[in-house]
Amino acid sequence: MLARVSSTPTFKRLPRAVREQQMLDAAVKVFSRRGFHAASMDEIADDAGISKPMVYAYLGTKEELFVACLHREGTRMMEAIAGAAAPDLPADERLWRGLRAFFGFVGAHRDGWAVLYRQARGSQPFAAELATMRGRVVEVVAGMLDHALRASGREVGATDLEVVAYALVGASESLADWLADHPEADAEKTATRMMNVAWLGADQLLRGVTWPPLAE
Amino acid sequence: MLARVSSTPTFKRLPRAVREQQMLDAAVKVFSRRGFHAASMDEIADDAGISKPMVYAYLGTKEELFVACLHREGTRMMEAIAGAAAPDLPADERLWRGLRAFFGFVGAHRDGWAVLYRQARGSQPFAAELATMRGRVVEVVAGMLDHALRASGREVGATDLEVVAYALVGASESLADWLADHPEADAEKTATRMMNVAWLGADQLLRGVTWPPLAE
DNA sequence: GAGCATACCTACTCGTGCGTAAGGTTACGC
DNA sequence: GCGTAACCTTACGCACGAGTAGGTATGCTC
Repeated sequence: MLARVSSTPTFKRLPRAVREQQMLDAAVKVFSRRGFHAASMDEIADDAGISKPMVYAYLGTKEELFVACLHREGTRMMEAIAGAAAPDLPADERLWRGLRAFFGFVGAHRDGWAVLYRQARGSQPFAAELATMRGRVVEVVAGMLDHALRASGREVGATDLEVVAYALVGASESLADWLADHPEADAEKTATRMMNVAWLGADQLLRGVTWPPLAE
Repeated sequence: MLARVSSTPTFKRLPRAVREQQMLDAAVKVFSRRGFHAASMDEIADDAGISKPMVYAYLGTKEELFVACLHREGTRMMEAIAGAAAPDLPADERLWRGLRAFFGFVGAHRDGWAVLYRQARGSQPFAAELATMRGRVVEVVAGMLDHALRASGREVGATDLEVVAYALVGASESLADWLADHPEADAEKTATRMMNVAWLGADQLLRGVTWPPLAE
């Protein structure tokens, strides 16, 4: 105990805000590797270079800690996307910039994405938080489609729009996942591929073209 | 103890195969509701109308049990899809039938889908098993696209094909998820919507049309 | 350089839930 | 009608990990 103190070159004493970020960094890392339940508070504390009671003192229980991670990563992502897609651009340009920002973010924050997408999905308490975020994205995409539709004088039911938007968001998430698993892959290129699938398909739909059976 | 035996109208003694299915049914149900870790073996045993040691005797540890669930549900799903999409039909017809079968399956087995898709994704040990299944689907879809491409005299890199296939599969999964959360939604209609997005987009790509920047 | 707040630690308690040991009961062949 | 094997039970051991109690060092203010 005394030995420990003397052998260590005096511990850094850091202000709360800094330590909180370190803890969150560690938490995101561990949660993404192990998953929510398999991750232990001990490992997180250890990884942050701090002891467990500090984590409890600053960030609260394990669930609260996870929500804090979710929140930080989610906010970062949404900001990255929102900052890129200015609302007064043409629809395809907005979509393109949004996708670029999105894949760029995932490529740069693979751990954060893993927490957001893979972990939060399963467990009830967090699914809600995540669903809200995703809902906002879907809404934006649906709004974009609707805008483009009206501009070309056509109209479609709200549910249809939502479902198409959902499909596009889902495809993007899936590719993001693919990107996270392929370190050699390029975010920009992935975004281009997604853009091709999304926009060309959406564009056809916007023109009123549908696939033969059950035009609906 | 004796009271218990006499008060119960003699327990049904069932053959192993039957009990195993009951256990798997219960396990899928509980896993889907609670998630892998939150689910307890006690609850599963209880729900199956059997005691815990029986579960261990027949299906092994919790992980093994989960894998068994994954395997059964996965196999059922793959069979449903494979049975619907005969390989000698035109590409769009195959895609359409595959999608119908897929969404039909999800609509009818929401619990199974929840286990497959939401739970297995997060935790390392199962992700591999799941990735294999998904990989097979992606391969089939990519094969379909490739076939259609060659038929129209064009050619595309293998990675590009895979990525597009991945996006389509991801979009379908996402819509399946949406379907699972909206009990009032119709599987057939959802399949049609997906078909529209997928096929029209894919069709454009197959024709060599690409979105302006970075035609690549 | 005393006092106080804040950062930080070691070392516990205690619930929860996996997996098992040891024994009871029913069917079925001979 | 009796053994034996498969079915099924209650009741426990034990590890692991969330969360806490209580104490120590450090810097800041006056």
